[in-house]
Amino acid sequence: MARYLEEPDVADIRFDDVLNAVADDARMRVLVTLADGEFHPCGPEGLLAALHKSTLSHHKKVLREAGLTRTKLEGRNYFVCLRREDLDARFPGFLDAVLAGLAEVY
Amino acid sequence: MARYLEEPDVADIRFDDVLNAVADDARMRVLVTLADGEFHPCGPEGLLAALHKSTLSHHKKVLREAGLTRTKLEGRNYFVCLRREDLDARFPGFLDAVLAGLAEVY
DNA sequence: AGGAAGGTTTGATGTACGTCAAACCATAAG
DNA sequence: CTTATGGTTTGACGTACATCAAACCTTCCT
Repeated sequence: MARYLEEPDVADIRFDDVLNAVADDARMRVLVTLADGEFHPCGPEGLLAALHKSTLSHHKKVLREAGLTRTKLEGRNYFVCLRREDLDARFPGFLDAVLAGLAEVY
Repeated sequence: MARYLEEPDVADIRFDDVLNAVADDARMRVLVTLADGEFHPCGPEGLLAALHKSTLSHHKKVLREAGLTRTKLEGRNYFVCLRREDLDARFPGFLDAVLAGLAEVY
């Protein structure tokens, strides 16, 4: 029914990858949207707000491969969410601090 | 006696600038070195380990202008330290989480 | 005053990467 | 089966930036 795109195992998430993934304007905005922890659709009503669709696809890939997000595929619809628990387990306090900091900017 | 190079006021530190400053390999290594909170010399025995001197100078500037570090000038010797208290006040938990994450990588 | 030493600044170079467009793939709908 | 739709992939393009070299600026030392 629902497939999950490939993502790194919790233990394999590298902190420098995470930092590099977070340090981009467009991806910061995506993270702010995902802050509630829920799955979000990727269409024009979801994450695809001011981003070109292939650009968004690129950023989704970067975030997912860095271990920040999880992508679910239902039919031909994609949904993305934060890997909250995994990130908290691996880098305690980091995600909360980032989301709090980002909330102030965006 | 000792001058301090210009740095942003605490309230003016922007989170996106901080993230961008942190998201660089060389600067991550500098931060790890500064993790103890003390002032560190910039010479070949200090921060200038595997970096060209002008490259280090550039990174020091980026970190300082982002609000992450403070640079003290004594005579012709420069010393750099983390702005721990300022960062903790502005973005609670962020610095600790970053340093913890970096400690694992480097 | 005249070097020499510690760093900065400027400029040039290469490369990594964010963006867009077009082709492509899979699923859903008729 | 055919077509349309949601999103990915590939490729091209531009720009931002990390790096190095060389010139420069201060301060220290004699």
